[in-house]
Amino acid sequence: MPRNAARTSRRDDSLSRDRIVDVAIALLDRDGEDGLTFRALSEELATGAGAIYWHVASKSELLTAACDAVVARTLDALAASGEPTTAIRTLALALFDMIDRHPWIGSALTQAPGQQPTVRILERLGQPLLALGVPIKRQWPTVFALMSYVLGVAGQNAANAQLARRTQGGAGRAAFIDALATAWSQLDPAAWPFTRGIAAQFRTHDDRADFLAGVDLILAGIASTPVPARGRVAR
Amino acid sequence: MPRNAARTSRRDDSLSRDRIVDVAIALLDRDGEDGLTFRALSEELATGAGAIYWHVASKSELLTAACDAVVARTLDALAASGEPTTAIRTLALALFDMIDRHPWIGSALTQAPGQQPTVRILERLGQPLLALGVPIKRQWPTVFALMSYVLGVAGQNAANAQLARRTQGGAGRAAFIDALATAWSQLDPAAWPFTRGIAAQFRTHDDRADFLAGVDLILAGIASTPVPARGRVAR
DNA sequence: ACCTGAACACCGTTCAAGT
DNA sequence: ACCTGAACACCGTTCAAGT
Repeated sequence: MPRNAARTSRRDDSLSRDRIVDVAIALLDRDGEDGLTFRALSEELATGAGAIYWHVASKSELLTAACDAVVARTLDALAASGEPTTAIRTLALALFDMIDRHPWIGSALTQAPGQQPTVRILERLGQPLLALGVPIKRQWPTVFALMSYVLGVAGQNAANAQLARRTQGGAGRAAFIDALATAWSQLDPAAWPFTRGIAAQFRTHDDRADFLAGVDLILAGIASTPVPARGRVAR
Repeated sequence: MPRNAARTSRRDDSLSRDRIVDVAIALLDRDGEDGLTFRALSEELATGAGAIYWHVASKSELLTAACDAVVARTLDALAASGEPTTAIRTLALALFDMIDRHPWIGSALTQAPGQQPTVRILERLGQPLLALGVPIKRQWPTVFALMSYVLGVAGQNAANAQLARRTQGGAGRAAFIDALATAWSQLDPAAWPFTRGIAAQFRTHDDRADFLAGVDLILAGIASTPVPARGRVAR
């Protein structure tokens, strides 16, 4: 789906920033973060490295641009639902799934704080907070907590999946979780009471459900925080 | 403070895994993530790259070892405080400050999920949850949410600080925040109502305080969640 | 204005050869 | 058992030279 491409020229194979970004996304999706290389890019685009540098300032700029393109598409595809709490949950899940599908986005977002992609997410997470009546003084800390949690968990989840794919022969995530759970279940309960205790629960946990449970935890915290909120948090 | 060093040999300059890790930490602290190089390491240790590879399997293993050493020291230095909520807040702040002092730890932790350093943190965050009476079925999702938030925010904060240090001539974090706040304040309120609205608050925000506010949000959520909790989260 | 592709200054990792 | 250091297969980025 060439959304922005082919504006001035009809030919699809002319070199343009949009086309470079699209190919970059394809490479990142196929070969992971290490797959984005100016040499691979040159080959795929049938040109030299210098040609790419004419359209793009650096690799990190290209990575941010690729990230922003995917984030923008994901948010655009998301209908604005009515109830604020539902809107936040839906948005959180959409971001989780987006990062699960494009694992490189997790670290790309971390490397570009305050840039376009982050601001897009901030805005969409923030609007429902206005509807919830979060007072002005608490708006920034609240979105920040929410966004940090969402991007932190989703990024960690994606990193896990990638590591599982690399370390195991192909047994993948299930085997990775199982190996960890087994290791934890064999820890000394005197030294590691908590980790030893959750090993069994961990073995059968559901990433997406736990992610959403954390979102609900934060939403519950927002709901239980008194509106004036000048001093410490109550309860 | 050579804690583990000089066990078998009295000489401090003999090549050992511990000494390699210590020098790696020093390089990471001084020159950032890119500063850890087998060439820089060789020079500092007055040896060849091959010698280091005899003690250490790969760069990523070395990074994880360096990360674990700092995490272990930080947690060891932390007295176990009584009240569970206080313990979690104290621990969270200690981790925040640790990552602020060693910014490379943020991404190192992400790259080694389920490894030693992560388990150490899991255990210490989890023990107070037992004291709070969080039921077994909710223990994993709850620590996971807490840990993801803490490491996510702290890592993001460190990445911000590093980026501010790189992009600005030396004006640093304050100028970086100011530039962002100014950019946000000039956004179109029709398209970016939320981001536009928080620009002023953002300009004068306090990273550490906001971080702690998020921890309190999650703690409030834990406190307000009913103990049985079989279905959806109430409220 | 836009593209080419060789060249530069780096990387992590390996490995024959030493002691 | 442990160390040396050259060599290998890569990187991102630059830049004279082309069209």
